[in-house]
Amino acid sequence: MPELPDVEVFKRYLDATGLHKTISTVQAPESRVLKGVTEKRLKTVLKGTELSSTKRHGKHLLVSIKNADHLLALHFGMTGFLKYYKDPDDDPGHVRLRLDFDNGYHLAFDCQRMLGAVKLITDEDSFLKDKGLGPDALDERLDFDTFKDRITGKKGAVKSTLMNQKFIAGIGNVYSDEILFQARIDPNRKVDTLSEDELKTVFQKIRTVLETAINHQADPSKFPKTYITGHRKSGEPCPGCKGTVKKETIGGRSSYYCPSCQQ
DNA sequence: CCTATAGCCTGACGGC
DNA sequence: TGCCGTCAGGCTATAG
Repeated sequence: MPELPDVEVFKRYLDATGLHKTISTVQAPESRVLKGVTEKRLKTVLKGTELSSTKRHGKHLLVSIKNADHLLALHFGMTGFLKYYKDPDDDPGHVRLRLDFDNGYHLAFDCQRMLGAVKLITDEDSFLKDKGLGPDALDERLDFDTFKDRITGKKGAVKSTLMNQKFIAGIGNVYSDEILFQARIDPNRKVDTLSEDELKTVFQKIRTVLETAINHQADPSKFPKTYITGHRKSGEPCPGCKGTVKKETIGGRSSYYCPSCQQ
C-alpha cells in the first residue's frame, strides 16, 4: 500500500502524536521485520528517551531519537501503518514494533505481511547512499533539467521507470498509474520515446498528483473525480472520456489505464 | 552499468 | 461450508 503520499500522512500522524514523550517500554516481537537490529538493541536505544523529529525520503520514514546517535528507519512494505492509542484492546492485529509512552499511550508499527522493515541507521546520507535511492519525488531541488538528466539513457516502460526508486524515490504502482493518466501517456510507452513536451508533462504531474493525494490524506475516495485511482478495476468507466479502464500487467505489476485517453 | 523476472510474506476473495 | 488458486498500492536477488 504505502507510497509517498501515504508515508507523508504517516509522518504527519507521528509528528502529531508520538514526539516528545518519554518511552517507557519497547516491544519488537517479530524478528523478520527487524533488519540488522534486534529487539534487545531497540530497547537499549529507545527506552527512557523520546522521539524528537521525523523526516521522509520516498517511502522511508526516518525518526530522530533524542540524545541518540542513531535514527529509527521505518519502511511500510505493502501493508504497514502506524497507530497511536491508549487502550491496549485497540492494538492493531499485527504489531511489529510498539513503543509505550509514560503518558499511557502506545505507538504501534503494524505490518501484516512483514514486507516492511525496522532499522537503526547512523545518518540519513549514508542510508540513502547505501540504498541507492534517487531524490525524493517532492524534493524542491528536483527541477526539470535534473529530472531529464536522470531519465536519459533509461529504457523500458515509462511506468517502470517512475516506479524505480533509484531514479526517483516515492512513486509506486498506484501513483505511477495516476501520474501517467493525468499526463495522458500510455504506461507501456518506452521511456526513451517520450518527447520533451511529454517529459515536461510527466514531471509536472508527478508533483501535482502527489501533492493532491497528500492534501486528501492519501485517501482515494477523497480524490478529484478526474482521478483514475478510484477506478482500479477492469471495465470501470474512465474519468476522462467515455471509454473504460483496462487492466494490464506492466513490469510485473497490475496496471490500470485508459487506452483511449492514454496513447 | 541496465532491465526483466521470480520470490518473499500473509490474508482476503471468488469460483468450484 | 471448505478448499484452492489468485491477487494485493512493497522490495530484493538473480539472470540475461
